[in-house]
Amino acid sequence: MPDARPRLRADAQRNTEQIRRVAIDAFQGRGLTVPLEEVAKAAGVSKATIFNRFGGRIGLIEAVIDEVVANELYAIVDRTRAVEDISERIAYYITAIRDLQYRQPAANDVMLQAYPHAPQLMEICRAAGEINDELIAAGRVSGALRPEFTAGDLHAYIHDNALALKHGPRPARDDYDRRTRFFLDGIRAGR
Amino acid sequence: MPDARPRLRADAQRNTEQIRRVAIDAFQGRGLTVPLEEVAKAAGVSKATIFNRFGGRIGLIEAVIDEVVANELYAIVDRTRAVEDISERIAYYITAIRDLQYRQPAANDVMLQAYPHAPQLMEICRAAGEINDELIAAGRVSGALRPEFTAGDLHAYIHDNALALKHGPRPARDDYDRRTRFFLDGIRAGR
DNA sequence: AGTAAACTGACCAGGCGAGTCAAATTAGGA
DNA sequence: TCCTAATTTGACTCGCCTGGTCAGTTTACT
Repeated sequence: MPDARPRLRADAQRNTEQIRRVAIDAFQGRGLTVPLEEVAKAAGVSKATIFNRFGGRIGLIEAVIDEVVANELYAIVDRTRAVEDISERIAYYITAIRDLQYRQPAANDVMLQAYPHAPQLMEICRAAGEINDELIAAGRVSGALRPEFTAGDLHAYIHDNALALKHGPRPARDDYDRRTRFFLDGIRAGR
Repeated sequence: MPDARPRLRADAQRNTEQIRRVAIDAFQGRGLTVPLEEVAKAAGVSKATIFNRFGGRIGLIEAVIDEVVANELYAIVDRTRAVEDISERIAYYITAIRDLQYRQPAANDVMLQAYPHAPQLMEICRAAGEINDELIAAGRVSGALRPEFTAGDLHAYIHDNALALKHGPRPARDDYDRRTRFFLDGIRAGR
């Protein structure tokens, strides 16, 4: 997509790119709710410049969300759909999503719809919700999942996890992974 | 325990009791973090009176925490210990704790140690942690639980649930109960 | 050199909740 | 009933945090 905006002055161009870069870093490390003052400081500009160049937090998020979260999430979705066996597909997806949630605080902000006025952020949520539904439907038809397990249950599980990671202490990685397995075992058909 | 404090004037006595009553109600409905301004208003007094009579939020919590949460939690612990079969004991406890968490926002604030400077609140946490350990130890010895399931896993589960209930939407009761069962099935030995 | 683009530091506003205190009110004892 | 200590209160401050603004200053381009 060609840049339809009027050409920026050199300093504006430079600042815009610096803010983008710093924001990606900050969002990936600490989530989408990191104070703009801190992003500005790290970029060596005034907070007002973020408002000037991006219109504020929503604009900034929209400018970087693909690189921060969306690309990775869509890759998970694609790879999930490529898994042949339904049972394994579900296990793959849930493991991969939980991994993303563990590593990317911004992913949790997306899943929690922290900024509902950000169109791209909401589109990512929609896409994630879609694959949830798809997986659960396939899992039930194939008999891989317990019949009483719903798409709402998966949604709640991911959402609860996002809340726990956002508001609580960060669990040790191996503990976290072990708990993924407990969950998967609890929803698998055959009990 | 006889009241060791000097006898209060009639209005002070009346206000103290009214604040206590209202606080129990407020904490049970909305958790321990309900604004003191609202407790005061509901009690028909000024917020400063809560500070005068109870020293502030911590004092107020300490004054009512038994009635708000502790009595019920200790009853769960007692009843849990009375269940003979280990597997059923664990299932009973987890179900009962989750029930308490669902019904009592204040229980979640306790489990999250929202006010670490409140001695009684912290004592309740300690007691809850103790039975967690006890149950998991017994469950592993008896073979009722998967050997890799730890007391830390149970603690995290309860803690995460508290965070989800505190910060997220309130799930429908039957959804919530179903998810309890998925969890129990996921940690049960035999897979 | 002129001037519009762009930046900025200081400030405002809003939300929320804890906490304070001089003035006002109440209650109890003489 | 009066006096006065006990008690309450309304108004205010403070702290935290973040979004957002704007007149004056600086920068870059022609």
